[in-house]
Amino acid sequence: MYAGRGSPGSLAPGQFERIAKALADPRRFAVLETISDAKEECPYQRLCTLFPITKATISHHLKELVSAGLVETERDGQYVHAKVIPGVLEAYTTELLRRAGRPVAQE
Amino acid sequence: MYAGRGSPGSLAPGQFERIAKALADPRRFAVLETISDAKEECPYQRLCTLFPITKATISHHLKELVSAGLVETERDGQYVHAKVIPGVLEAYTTELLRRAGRPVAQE
DNA sequence: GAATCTGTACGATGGTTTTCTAAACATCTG
DNA sequence: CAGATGTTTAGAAAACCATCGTACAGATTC
Repeated sequence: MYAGRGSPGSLAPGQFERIAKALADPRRFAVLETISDAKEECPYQRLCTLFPITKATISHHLKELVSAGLVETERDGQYVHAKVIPGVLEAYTTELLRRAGRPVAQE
Repeated sequence: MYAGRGSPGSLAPGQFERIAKALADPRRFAVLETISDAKEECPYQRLCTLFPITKATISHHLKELVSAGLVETERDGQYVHAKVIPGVLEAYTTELLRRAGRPVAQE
């Protein structure tokens, strides 16, 4: 499962596209939001109780988020926790504006 | 064709999701990039020559970008030009970080 | 070791989306 | 108006994706 962590503040090859896709599905984004809202780490089980989808689907979304390099999972015995990798989303928005942003026109 | 222009700097209801989807397809994003690179406006015809897809598909992608409120088209006689609506992408990234961003942890 | 709990991998399915071809629509020129 | 050029729409095919059920693997408990 290649997430592709480049140098801090930058994105690995292909990561930009993977992030864009990961953010595109509303449910998956809501999962990311939930993980992000958690103070430290977010238990997998909590995600399962919060969303009306099966654990298999949660696992699938989590995999996509990890593959995009946005989230990292950690195993604690039987349990799995997820947390947001800091700075990646910022790097994505920076790259997004760099590629498709225009200097704001003055009237 | 509802694009949903809210107050400046903010996004209309549903626009956040439409933008995320519009950005998710690599080809469509490349089209957006091309429009953004143009000094003032980008002719539809140029998009058709630059990408190895049919004009019908270009038209479709353009429609999605307009529907997301990222791009605006203007008819000049037979010709159509596209240009990026300034500030929308910035509003998107701001909202994105607000919803899923974490304050960068200090060591 | 067996039973149980937690999470993942696999295959199937229904819905969405990218893309095409062909036709329609629009605009200009003679 | 007729033809030529430029853009959009309609319909269909193919690829993609979210979701599910089930089966499996690892850890805990009895």
